[in-house]
Amino acid sequence: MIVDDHPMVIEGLKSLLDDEDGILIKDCFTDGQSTLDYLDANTVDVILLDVNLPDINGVDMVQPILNRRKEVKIIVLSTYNEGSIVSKMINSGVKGYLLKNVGANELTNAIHQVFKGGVYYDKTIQIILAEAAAQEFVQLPKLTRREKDILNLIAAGKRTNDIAEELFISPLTVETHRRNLMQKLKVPNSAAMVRFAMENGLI
Amino acid sequence: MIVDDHPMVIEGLKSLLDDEDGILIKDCFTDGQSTLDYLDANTVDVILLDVNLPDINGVDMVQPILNRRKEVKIIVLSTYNEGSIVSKMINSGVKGYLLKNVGANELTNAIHQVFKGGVYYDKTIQIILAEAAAQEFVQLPKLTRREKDILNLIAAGKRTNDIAEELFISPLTVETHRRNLMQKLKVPNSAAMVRFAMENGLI
DNA sequence: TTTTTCCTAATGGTTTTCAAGTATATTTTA
DNA sequence: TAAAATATACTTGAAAACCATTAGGAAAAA
Repeated sequence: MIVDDHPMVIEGLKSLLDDEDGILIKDCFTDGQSTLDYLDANTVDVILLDVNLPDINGVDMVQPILNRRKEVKIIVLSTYNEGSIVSKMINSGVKGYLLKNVGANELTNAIHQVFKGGVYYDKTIQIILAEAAAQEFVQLPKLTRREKDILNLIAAGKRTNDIAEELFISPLTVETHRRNLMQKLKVPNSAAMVRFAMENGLI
Repeated sequence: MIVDDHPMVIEGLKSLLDDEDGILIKDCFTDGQSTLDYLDANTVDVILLDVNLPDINGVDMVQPILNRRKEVKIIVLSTYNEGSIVSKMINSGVKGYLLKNVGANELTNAIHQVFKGGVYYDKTIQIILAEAAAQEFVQLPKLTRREKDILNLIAAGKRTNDIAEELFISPLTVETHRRNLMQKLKVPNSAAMVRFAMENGLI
């Protein structure tokens, strides 16, 4: 089964796989819900699953699929720029991971290997996984609710007194939070903090 | 001609266009340079051009193509999430703009229309263009080289004295630049400036 | 229920930024 | 080459941010 919201990608996969012995394309879908509906009544051996579906996020597709048909092997198709979700995907139980610039050979290899019970990860994916493992060490300190509030207000350019007024607390308290924030994030001042926060998705 | 770094997309386009009267796929390429090399010696009527090529950015492909063969019509293929480049593309002289979730009908329509000398922009693209036009009013003030230097150092968390030392200028000068920056960007302090700069791609 | 974390607030400093105006050499550009 | 823009530097004050430390009560976790 092929699931991808781009008809042209589906066509491409079809023609890449058409002449291949042992591979038959049973059905294709362009969104998540109809895929799940189909799996309520039918099953397949292997699913080629795009991560960018219009309705349901790729990561959130894996469990629902496996809940319905735990025997199906999922091969994820994505592009380079989605490194952050790779490890989530792998952990959620997908058996293969390919980039969309894959050639016909690698594609059929992956399908056969996964069908036989193995796994297949693209070379690039393996590098991304290694990097993710390395980054895991440098995990972000977690901020409290109040700290996030204040971080946002600082990033909005508010001054301590403005923030205090807005939150109905003492300016001294705001200062305390600000100092704790800078300590936690290991930055020397607010400007650096805003940058760090934006780079790390805290804002 | 089709230019896309994903073989499966090329295959998909081929099979979508194969049976179409009046359309013949002369050649396909998966990177920018070989496309340009080909156009040195050959020409085509219409190019379907992906914006995500491994070597040359899609925007930077348009002019080199038109310099070689000013008669070719370029139809750009992209995904939703690349809105920022749409207006650049349109202005650079492409004749069509499609999203990759295009169906066979729209695709052939676009090709025929463009070949006849017209233009064809996806509905979604027209919305993006309208938004871009609205934003054009709020155009960024341009910063001088030195101001950019100092903006970067501020965003890195450096203090005025550090910056002065690093650039071998007086701290007073740095303060002047800082003041001009805040005035130009209409922000009340450094934290807001960093945020603004990051949101607007100045950093 | 005890322990820990979080939010709150204070004291008392020092340093840095922000504001507004002025001024001169040096590049750029028209 | 003349005019405009840019980079440089200074003065003077006020405002705000930053630093270190302590501490009580509330809320959440063990």
